[in-house]
Amino acid sequence: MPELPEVETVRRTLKTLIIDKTIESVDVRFAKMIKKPDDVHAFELMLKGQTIRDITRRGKFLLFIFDDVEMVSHLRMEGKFATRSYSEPENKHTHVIFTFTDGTSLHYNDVRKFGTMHLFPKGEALETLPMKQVGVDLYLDQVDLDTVYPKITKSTRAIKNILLDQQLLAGLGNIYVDETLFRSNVHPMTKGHALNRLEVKRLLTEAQAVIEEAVKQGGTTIRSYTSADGNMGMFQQTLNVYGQTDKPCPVCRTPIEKTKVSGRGTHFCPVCQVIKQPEE
DNA sequence: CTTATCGCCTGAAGGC
DNA sequence: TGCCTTCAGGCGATAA
Repeated sequence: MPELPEVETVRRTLKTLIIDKTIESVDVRFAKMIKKPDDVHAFELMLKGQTIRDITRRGKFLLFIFDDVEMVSHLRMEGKFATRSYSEPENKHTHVIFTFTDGTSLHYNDVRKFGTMHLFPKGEALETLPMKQVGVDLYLDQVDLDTVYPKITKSTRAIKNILLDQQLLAGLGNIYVDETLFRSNVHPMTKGHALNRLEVKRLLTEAQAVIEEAVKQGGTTIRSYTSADGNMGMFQQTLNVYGQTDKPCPVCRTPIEKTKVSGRGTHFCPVCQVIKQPEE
């Protein structure tokens, strides 16, 4: 599941592969993934003749900047881009094909069909949904404790769910949120209003640290993720709790437990991460 | 306003 | 072998 570090790795790889290429044609095979414009044919026509000038990222969204338009892409669970010359040929999970004027092409593949694409006139993507509501980027932005702290401590939600809320902090998914909570010694079910300022500060610091380390390692490859050139990430070797059920905690050797929090698989150390009740 | 739940999707894995 | 169920999970839509 691509989270911030995986999306950033895809962005960097993709940029070196397709920058300055011009689109000859676009072929959408699975219309439902195109969320804007409403008409898929219009999506294809708007991109025709456009040259890719830059690829940026906010949270888990990729933003392709062309001469006159901007394309927003979210990979969700298993979306991946592959250039034709470097990766597998077209398959039954190829949903969009961008063919360039030099004869090469870019394929969007997605087994679960959860990924989305939006196309906007230039300059509108960041001002419009879905990117409009993306919160503070944990890799690019300065995180302001005075802004985040009250939002967390006014909430009755489990801290894991708060940290997964992309409108507050953008970039964490199920892997890195479990890792962040472990490094911060916070139990995933702890209520937001049970945390003090120091604990919130620690969570933000650890979230940024784990994201930065994972970007350096090229992301985490679990099951299917690879970068746009087919390379795997290396961060899975560094995971402390995610996918480590029944293995000893790296700190205290207690077996890592797995439970569910709001339907998501959740890994934690029952000794290092204890639920804290609200004080007073 | 907030928070919780559902549905979208397919393939792998496990039970019998 | 084969059928059925569960799980993986981000996030928009809908409900409470």
